[in-house]
Amino acid sequence: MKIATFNINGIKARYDTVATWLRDDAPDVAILQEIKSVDENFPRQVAEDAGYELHTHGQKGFNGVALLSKTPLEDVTRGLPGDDSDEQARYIEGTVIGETGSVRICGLYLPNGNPVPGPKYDYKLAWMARLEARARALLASEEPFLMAGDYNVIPDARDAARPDAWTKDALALPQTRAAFRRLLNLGLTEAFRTRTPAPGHYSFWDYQAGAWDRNDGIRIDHFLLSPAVADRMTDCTIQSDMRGREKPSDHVPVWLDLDL
DNA sequence: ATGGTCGTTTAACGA
Repeated sequence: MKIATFNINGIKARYDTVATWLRDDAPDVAILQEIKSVDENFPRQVAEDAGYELHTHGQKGFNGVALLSKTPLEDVTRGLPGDDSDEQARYIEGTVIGETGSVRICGLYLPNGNPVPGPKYDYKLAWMARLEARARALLASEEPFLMAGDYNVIPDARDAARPDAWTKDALALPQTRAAFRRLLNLGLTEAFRTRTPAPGHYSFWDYQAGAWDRNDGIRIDHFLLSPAVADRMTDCTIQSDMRGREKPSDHVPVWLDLDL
Protein backbone atom coordinates (compact mmCIF):
# COMPACT_ATOMS: atom_id res chain seq x y z
CA MET A 1 0.00 0.00 0.00
CA LYS A 2 1.34 3.41 -1.04
CA ILE A 3 0.41 6.42 1.10
CA ALA A 4 1.47 9.98 0.25
CA THR A 5 1.29 13.30 2.09
CA PHE A 6 1.29 16.50 0.05
CA ASN A 7 0.83 20.16 1.04
CA ILE A 8 -0.75 21.39 -2.19
CA ASN A 9 -0.97 25.11 -1.29
CA GLY A 10 -4.47 25.66 -2.64
CA ILE A 11 -6.64 23.20 -4.58
CA LYS A 12 -7.89 25.87 -6.96
CA ALA A 13 -4.37 26.76 -8.09
CA ARG A 14 -3.19 23.13 -8.01
CA TYR A 15 -6.12 21.34 -9.67
CA ASP A 16 -4.18 20.15 -12.73
CA THR A 17 -1.10 19.28 -10.66
CA VAL A 18 -3.16 17.13 -8.27
CA ALA A 19 -5.21 15.53 -11.07
CA THR A 20 -2.06 14.52 -12.97
CA TRP A 21 -0.33 13.33 -9.82
CA LEU A 22 -3.23 11.11 -8.77
CA ARG A 23 -3.51 9.64 -12.27
CA ASP A 24 0.21 9.00 -12.81
CA ASP A 25 1.49 8.19 -9.32
CA ALA A 26 -1.69 6.66 -7.91
CA PRO A 27 -1.31 6.62 -4.14
CA ASP A 28 -3.75 4.28 -2.40
CA VAL A 29 -4.27 7.06 0.16
CA ALA A 30 -3.42 10.75 -0.31
CA ILE A 31 -3.18 13.05 2.72
CA LEU A 32 -3.49 16.68 1.63
CA GLN A 33 -2.84 19.93 3.49
CA GLU A 34 -3.57 23.60 2.73
CA ILE A 35 -6.53 22.89 0.46
CA LYS A 36 -7.54 26.54 1.13
CA SER A 37 -11.18 25.80 0.41
CA VAL A 38 -14.43 25.31 2.24
CA ASP A 39 -15.87 21.81 1.83
CA GLU A 40 -18.70 22.99 -0.45
CA ASN A 41 -16.32 24.61 -2.95
CA PHE A 42 -13.73 21.82 -3.13
CA PRO A 43 -13.69 20.52 -6.72
CA ARG A 44 -14.67 16.93 -5.91
CA GLN A 45 -14.15 15.97 -9.55
CA VAL A 46 -10.36 16.01 -9.11
CA ALA A 47 -10.71 13.03 -6.77
CA GLU A 48 -13.68 11.28 -8.32
CA ASP A 49 -12.28 11.34 -11.87
CA ALA A 50 -9.18 9.53 -10.59
CA GLY A 51 -11.21 6.97 -8.67
CA TYR A 52 -10.87 8.29 -5.13
CA GLU A 53 -13.24 8.67 -2.23
CA LEU A 54 -12.83 12.22 -0.87
CA HIS A 55 -13.10 13.54 2.69
CA THR A 56 -12.39 17.21 3.30
CA HIS A 57 -12.09 19.37 6.39
CA GLY A 58 -11.81 22.90 5.07
CA GLN A 59 -12.28 26.53 6.01
CA LYS A 60 -12.42 29.80 4.13
CA GLY A 61 -9.22 31.24 2.73
CA PHE A 62 -6.50 29.20 4.37
CA ASN A 63 -5.60 25.90 6.10
CA GLY A 64 -7.78 22.90 5.33
CA VAL A 65 -6.92 19.18 5.07
CA ALA A 66 -8.27 16.22 3.11
CA LEU A 67 -8.04 12.43 2.82
CA LEU A 68 -8.38 10.69 -0.54
CA SER A 69 -8.61 6.91 -0.77
CA LYS A 70 -9.06 4.34 -3.50
CA THR A 71 -10.95 2.13 -1.05
CA PRO A 72 -13.59 3.37 1.42
CA LEU A 73 -12.27 4.85 4.68
CA GLU A 74 -13.99 3.99 7.93
CA ASP A 75 -14.77 6.25 10.89
CA VAL A 76 -13.65 9.57 9.40
CA THR A 77 -13.39 12.28 12.06
CA ARG A 78 -12.52 15.97 11.75
CA GLY A 79 -10.61 18.20 14.14
CA LEU A 80 -7.86 17.57 16.71
CA PRO A 81 -9.33 16.82 20.15
CA GLY A 82 -8.46 18.91 23.18
CA ASP A 83 -9.81 22.41 22.46
CA ASP A 84 -13.44 22.89 21.43
CA SER A 85 -12.78 26.58 20.76
CA ASP A 86 -10.18 25.84 18.05
CA GLU A 87 -11.83 26.69 14.72
CA GLN A 88 -8.82 26.10 12.46
CA ALA A 89 -9.19 23.18 10.04
CA ARG A 90 -5.92 21.32 10.47
CA TYR A 91 -6.68 17.68 11.31
CA ILE A 92 -8.59 14.69 9.92
CA GLU A 93 -8.55 10.95 10.67
CA GLY A 94 -9.85 7.90 8.84
CA THR A 95 -9.14 4.16 8.86
CA VAL A 96 -7.94 2.38 5.72
CA ILE A 97 -8.53 -1.36 5.42
CA GLY A 98 -5.68 -3.30 3.82
CA GLU A 99 -5.54 -6.94 2.79
CA THR A 100 -3.70 -7.93 5.95
CA GLY A 101 -4.71 -5.25 8.43
CA SER A 102 -6.05 -1.75 9.08
CA VAL A 103 -4.29 1.53 9.79
CA ARG A 104 -5.70 4.69 11.31
CA ILE A 105 -4.53 7.59 9.10
CA CYS A 106 -4.13 10.92 10.92
CA GLY A 107 -3.65 13.81 8.48
CA LEU A 108 -2.34 17.05 9.98
CA TYR A 109 -1.31 20.59 9.15
CA LEU A 110 0.61 21.77 12.19
CA PRO A 111 0.61 25.55 12.82
CA ASN A 112 3.58 27.52 11.46
CA GLY A 113 3.98 29.49 14.70
CA ASN A 114 5.76 32.61 13.43
CA PRO A 115 6.35 35.27 14.58
CA VAL A 116 8.08 34.31 17.81
CA PRO A 117 7.29 35.19 20.50
CA GLY A 118 3.56 35.73 20.28
CA PRO A 119 0.12 34.13 20.25
CA LYS A 120 0.84 32.18 17.06
CA TYR A 121 3.78 30.42 18.68
CA ASP A 122 1.77 29.75 21.82
CA TYR A 123 -0.92 28.20 19.61
CA LYS A 124 1.66 26.01 17.86
CA LEU A 125 3.03 24.62 21.13
CA ALA A 126 -0.47 24.06 22.52
CA TRP A 127 -1.45 22.28 19.29
CA MET A 128 1.62 20.02 19.57
CA ALA A 129 0.66 19.16 23.14
CA ARG A 130 -2.82 18.18 21.91
CA LEU A 131 -1.24 16.07 19.14
CA GLU A 132 0.89 14.29 21.75
CA ALA A 133 -2.24 13.59 23.79
CA ARG A 134 -3.95 12.16 20.70
CA ALA A 135 -0.91 9.96 19.99
CA ARG A 136 -0.97 8.69 23.59
CA ALA A 137 -4.66 7.83 23.28
CA LEU A 138 -4.11 5.95 20.01
CA LEU A 139 -1.15 4.06 21.47
CA ALA A 140 -3.28 3.10 24.46
CA SER A 141 -5.98 1.82 22.09
CA GLU A 142 -3.38 -0.47 20.44
CA GLU A 143 -4.80 0.46 17.04
CA PRO A 144 -2.04 0.70 14.39
CA PHE A 145 -1.78 4.31 13.22
CA LEU A 146 0.31 6.88 11.43
CA MET A 147 0.40 10.66 11.71
CA ALA A 148 1.40 12.42 8.51
CA GLY A 149 1.45 15.88 7.04
CA ASP A 150 3.09 19.28 7.18
CA TYR A 151 4.51 19.40 10.70
CA ASN A 152 6.18 22.80 10.23
CA VAL A 153 9.07 21.28 12.21
CA ILE A 154 12.72 21.05 11.08
CA PRO A 155 13.78 18.13 13.29
CA ASP A 156 17.54 18.79 13.28
CA ALA A 157 20.40 20.48 11.42
CA ARG A 158 20.45 17.79 8.73
CA ASP A 159 16.99 18.93 7.66
CA ALA A 160 17.92 22.41 6.40
CA ALA A 161 20.34 23.55 3.70
CA ARG A 162 21.20 26.53 5.91
CA PRO A 163 20.53 25.43 9.50
CA ASP A 164 21.86 28.69 10.96
CA ALA A 165 19.16 30.68 9.15
CA TRP A 166 16.42 28.93 11.14
CA THR A 167 17.70 28.95 14.72
CA LYS A 168 15.27 31.69 15.85
CA ASP A 169 12.38 30.47 13.70
CA ALA A 170 9.26 28.74 15.04
CA LEU A 171 10.07 25.76 12.80
CA ALA A 172 13.36 25.02 14.53
CA LEU A 173 13.40 26.57 18.02
CA PRO A 174 14.44 24.25 20.86
CA GLN A 175 10.89 24.19 22.27
CA THR A 176 9.54 23.14 18.87
CA ARG A 177 12.11 20.38 18.47
CA ALA A 178 11.56 19.21 22.03
CA ALA A 179 7.82 18.88 21.39
CA PHE A 180 8.55 16.87 18.23
CA ARG A 181 10.97 14.63 20.10
CA ARG A 182 8.30 13.99 22.73
CA LEU A 183 6.22 12.40 19.97
CA LEU A 184 9.15 10.19 18.96
CA ASN A 185 9.84 9.33 22.59
CA LEU A 186 6.35 7.85 22.88
CA GLY A 187 7.65 5.13 20.59
CA LEU A 188 6.75 6.59 17.21
CA THR A 189 9.10 6.15 14.26
CA GLU A 190 9.96 9.04 11.93
CA ALA A 191 9.79 7.10 8.69
CA PHE A 192 12.07 9.03 6.34
CA ARG A 193 14.85 9.72 8.85
CA THR A 194 14.91 6.12 10.03
CA ARG A 195 15.62 4.91 6.52
CA THR A 196 17.81 7.84 5.36
CA PRO A 197 20.31 9.20 7.94
CA ALA A 198 22.06 11.50 5.46
CA PRO A 199 21.50 15.28 5.34
CA GLY A 200 20.36 17.15 2.26
CA HIS A 201 16.84 15.81 1.73
CA TYR A 202 14.11 18.45 1.76
CA SER A 203 10.34 18.65 1.25
CA PHE A 204 9.85 22.45 1.04
CA TRP A 205 11.55 25.23 -0.89
CA ASP A 206 10.29 28.81 -0.53
CA TYR A 207 8.93 30.51 -3.63
CA GLN A 208 11.17 33.50 -2.84
CA ALA A 209 14.78 34.24 -3.72
CA GLY A 210 15.23 31.23 -6.03
CA ALA A 211 15.23 28.75 -3.17
CA TRP A 212 14.57 25.76 -5.44
CA ASP A 213 17.28 26.70 -7.92
CA ARG A 214 19.78 27.02 -5.08
CA ASN A 215 18.41 23.89 -3.31
CA ASP A 216 17.82 26.05 -0.24
CA GLY A 217 15.25 23.70 1.26
CA ILE A 218 13.97 22.32 4.55
CA ARG A 219 12.41 18.98 5.51
CA ILE A 220 9.15 19.64 7.35
CA ASP A 221 6.69 17.05 5.94
CA HIS A 222 6.85 13.86 7.96
CA PHE A 223 5.37 10.42 8.60
CA LEU A 224 5.30 9.26 12.23
CA LEU A 225 4.45 5.57 12.65
CA SER A 226 3.15 3.53 15.53
CA PRO A 227 5.26 0.41 16.26
CA ALA A 228 3.03 -2.01 14.34
CA VAL A 229 3.03 0.26 11.28
CA ALA A 230 6.80 0.83 11.49
CA ASP A 231 7.24 -2.96 11.31
CA ARG A 232 5.35 -2.95 7.99
CA MET A 233 7.27 -0.06 6.37
CA THR A 234 9.07 -1.09 3.19
CA ASP A 235 10.09 2.37 1.90
CA CYS A 236 9.82 6.13 2.49
CA THR A 237 10.82 8.63 -0.20
CA ILE A 238 10.51 12.30 -1.10
CA GLN A 239 9.21 13.13 -4.59
CA SER A 240 11.45 16.18 -4.96
CA ASP A 241 11.22 16.40 -8.75
CA MET A 242 7.66 17.72 -8.32
CA ARG A 243 9.11 21.06 -7.19
CA GLY A 244 10.67 21.64 -10.62
CA ARG A 245 7.48 21.16 -12.63
CA GLU A 246 5.06 23.78 -13.95
CA LYS A 247 3.18 25.80 -11.32
CA PRO A 248 4.45 23.77 -8.37
CA SER A 249 3.38 23.85 -4.75
CA ASP A 250 6.17 25.04 -2.44
CA HIS A 251 6.03 21.55 -0.86
CA VAL A 252 6.53 18.15 -2.56
CA PRO A 253 4.90 14.79 -1.76
CA VAL A 254 6.43 12.36 0.73
CA TRP A 255 5.65 8.68 0.16
CA LEU A 256 5.33 5.73 2.53
CA ASP A 257 5.16 2.14 1.31
CA LEU A 258 3.60 -0.40 3.65
CA ASP A 259 3.37 -4.18 3.44
CA LEU A 260 -0.36 -4.11 4.03
C1' DA B 1 20.46 44.37 5.62
C1' DT B 2 16.77 44.11 2.57
C1' DG B 3 13.67 42.20 -0.55
C1' DG B 4 12.42 38.61 -2.79
C1' DT B 5 7.06 34.97 -4.34
C1' DC B 6 2.89 32.83 -4.22
C1' DG B 7 -2.45 31.94 -3.03
C1' DT B 8 -6.70 33.58 -1.55
C1' DT B 9 -9.35 37.21 -2.19
C1' DT B 10 -9.51 42.06 -3.47
C1' DA B 11 -6.26 45.08 0.75
C1' DA B 12 -4.12 42.57 3.34
C1' DC B 13 -2.75 38.23 5.57
C1' DG B 14 -0.45 33.83 5.80
C1' DA B 15 3.49 31.25 4.65
